[in-house]
Amino acid sequence: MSGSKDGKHQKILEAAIDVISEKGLDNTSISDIVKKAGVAQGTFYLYFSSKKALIPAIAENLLGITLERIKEKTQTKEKLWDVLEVVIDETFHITKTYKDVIVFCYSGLAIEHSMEKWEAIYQPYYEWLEELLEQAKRNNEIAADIHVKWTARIIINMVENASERFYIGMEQDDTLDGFKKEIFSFLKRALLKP
Amino acid sequence: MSGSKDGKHQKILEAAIDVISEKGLDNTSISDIVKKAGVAQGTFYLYFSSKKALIPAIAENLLGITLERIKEKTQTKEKLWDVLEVVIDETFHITKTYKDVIVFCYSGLAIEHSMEKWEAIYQPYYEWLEELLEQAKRNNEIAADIHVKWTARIIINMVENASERFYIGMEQDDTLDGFKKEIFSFLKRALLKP
Amino acid sequence: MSGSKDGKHQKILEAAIDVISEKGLDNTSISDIVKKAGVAQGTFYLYFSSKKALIPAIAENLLGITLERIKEKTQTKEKLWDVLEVVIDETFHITKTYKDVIVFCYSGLAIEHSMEKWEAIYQPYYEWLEELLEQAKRNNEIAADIHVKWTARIIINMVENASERFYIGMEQDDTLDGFKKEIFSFLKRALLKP
Amino acid sequence: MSGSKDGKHQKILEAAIDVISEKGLDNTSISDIVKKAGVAQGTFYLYFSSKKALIPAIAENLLGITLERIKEKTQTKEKLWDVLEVVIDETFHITKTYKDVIVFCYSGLAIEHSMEKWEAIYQPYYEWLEELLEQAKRNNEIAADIHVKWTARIIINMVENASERFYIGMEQDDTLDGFKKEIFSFLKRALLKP
DNA sequence: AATGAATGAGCTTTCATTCAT
DNA sequence: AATGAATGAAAGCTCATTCAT
Repeated sequence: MSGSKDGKHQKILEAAIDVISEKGLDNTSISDIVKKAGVAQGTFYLYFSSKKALIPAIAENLLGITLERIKEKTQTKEKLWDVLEVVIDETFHITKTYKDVIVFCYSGLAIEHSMEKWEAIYQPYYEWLEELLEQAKRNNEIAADIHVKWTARIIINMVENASERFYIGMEQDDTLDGFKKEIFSFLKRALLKP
Repeated sequence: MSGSKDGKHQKILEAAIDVISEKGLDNTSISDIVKKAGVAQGTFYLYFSSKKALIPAIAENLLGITLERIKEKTQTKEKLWDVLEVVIDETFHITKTYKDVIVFCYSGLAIEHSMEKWEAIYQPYYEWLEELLEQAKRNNEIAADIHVKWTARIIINMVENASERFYIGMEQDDTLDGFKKEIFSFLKRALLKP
Repeated sequence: MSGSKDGKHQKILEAAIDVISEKGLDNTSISDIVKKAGVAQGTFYLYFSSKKALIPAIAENLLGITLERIKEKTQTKEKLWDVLEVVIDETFHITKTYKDVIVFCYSGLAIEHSMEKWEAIYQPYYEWLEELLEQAKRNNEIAADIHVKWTARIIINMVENASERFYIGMEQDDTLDGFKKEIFSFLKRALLKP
Repeated sequence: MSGSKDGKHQKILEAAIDVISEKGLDNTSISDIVKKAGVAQGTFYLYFSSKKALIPAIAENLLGITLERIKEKTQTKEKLWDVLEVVIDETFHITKTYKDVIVFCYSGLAIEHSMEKWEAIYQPYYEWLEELLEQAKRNNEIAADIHVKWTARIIINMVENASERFYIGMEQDDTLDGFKKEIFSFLKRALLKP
């Protein structure tokens, strides 16, 4: 198909996400990945220069999915608050599904000092939210003295981090809705024009 | 007591922090650590059951230092806002100093599915802030409908996460004060009784 | 004919010599060679049955060039001593240009226990010198008790080996002439009718 | 015993020489060597930093043995010619025993561009022969215009090279004495005061 | 004849851990 | 308690070779 990335590349990527989700990065060998992907050991290196090269590829893939979903679900939303609710929902959803991979991506990128890549990957996400905040500012939805660039980052990171802590910290699932609501209120108060 | 902990235990811990700060966890071998600590290879295993056992020990150590410093500097502070400023300052400070170790602790704990330990380690920090929030609530400093337990976690994690992103993302150092102020304003608005 | 050999065959051979000169045999992959030669991976195997099959081919090629040049330059020489000077000059010249390849050919052939090939390759060179020595004997230029077959080999190998050591051992280039002269004198004394 | 090198180091070295003699360097894995030596895989790396580090160690070992034997057998010899006969005999002997290892050492060192090491290893051998040639010069045994330093190298290399070619080229063994005699005559004529 | 993606065996090397001293 | 030589499993990666196109 048109949009579909090269078959083997995508297969390996997905296998990697799967296996790492299960076993963690350190316990995942290339051998595990290729076995799952159904390709030969050497084939991995035709598509990724090394094991480390997986990390940004996975991160990009996951964030791409997330952002796509968020954009799709917010197309009809007019109010910033509705958008934020979607952001929270989707972030929690993707975090639940891929919690291990997300943590390993974050730490993997951080550890390898390739944080610029991380920033580059998040750029479109940040920009999308910055744009929304600008709009909300113009509409007098949010306080005028908010620094849009920083606030966009604060919000995105905060929601992401909170969801990671929630799922990775094995919080009881029945507290989920309360927690999400609290985050929403927190954000709303933090942004709202007094 | 102050210098209480057994000399070798502490030596190894500090050496580990040092070496991991420099080289990252994956590139740090027990051999590196013991060399730096000036003890024999086998000695490591007299104090830590395995390499993985280092991670919570280091995390506890670092958070202990942070919390101690924060408590010390906030003893005289009466207003929640002053306390929060100290929290932000100290978090950024400790993150700057130990950024690599912090990331690796976080991911290390997460990856090994030993997140309960993480929660246990943070417990005193959370409790301390919960207590402060309760007080502030009673004093009508902050909104009455705030869920203290969750909010404590949200704040601590948010500040920590923001500082990590700041330093690891290699943001220009001259934006530091602006960024910290923005975080403070963000938090203040989020908590303030409207 | 001159450029006779099939284009691709020759291209691969030359690429191989080039790359191996630069990187050494062990660090040279078929992939490197075909890239340099501008042909596909599989094409290599249309012309050479294996990587090892390169070695005698390269050796033959190089010795062929050397011998051709020597014969050309000695056509007009009548005295054995003049011929020997050319042999020394040309051997040093070719060794300088292809030192790494020469060593690897020698060792490569030796290691693979295909030394018969080596002998076969050198056969024309040996025979050519044997013939000259016979002549010189008949002309009373050299001692009568010299064993022509062995001496031919001794001379050729000695000059070759000396030049290898010279260039590979990174001797100062300004000692070159002195060294060549010493070899010449050595040989002359060794052969000269007393 | 006293002079005996550290047990494991020597064991590994000897095993390496053995296995490489049989299979050649490229076909010899560390695994083969340690199996033969009766030590663990990792133990190899306690004594040699890498596979390549074996080469100079082996070369030194072999040349050490050779030189020791030559010195021993020439203690009572007064005439240079007698010494040269021993040199020829011993060189052929050691070459016969270790032909494959010798070739791989030579090429290995050459290939790795560590020819300085080669020179360093040969230094004592060269010096020993230089001294003898000086003496012979003073005694009017050999021509006065001989350049001692170069000639020592020419002789040693020539004899070595000839013996390699002889054994590696699988010459008939019954020609051995004739060939050695021819080398001796060749050398004698090359050196003798006319 | 020519291609080059795919293969997978096999290598070197690392390093957490053990244990005799 | 302390040592550090020895272990050996396990991993990442390479690359000669094949084969469907």
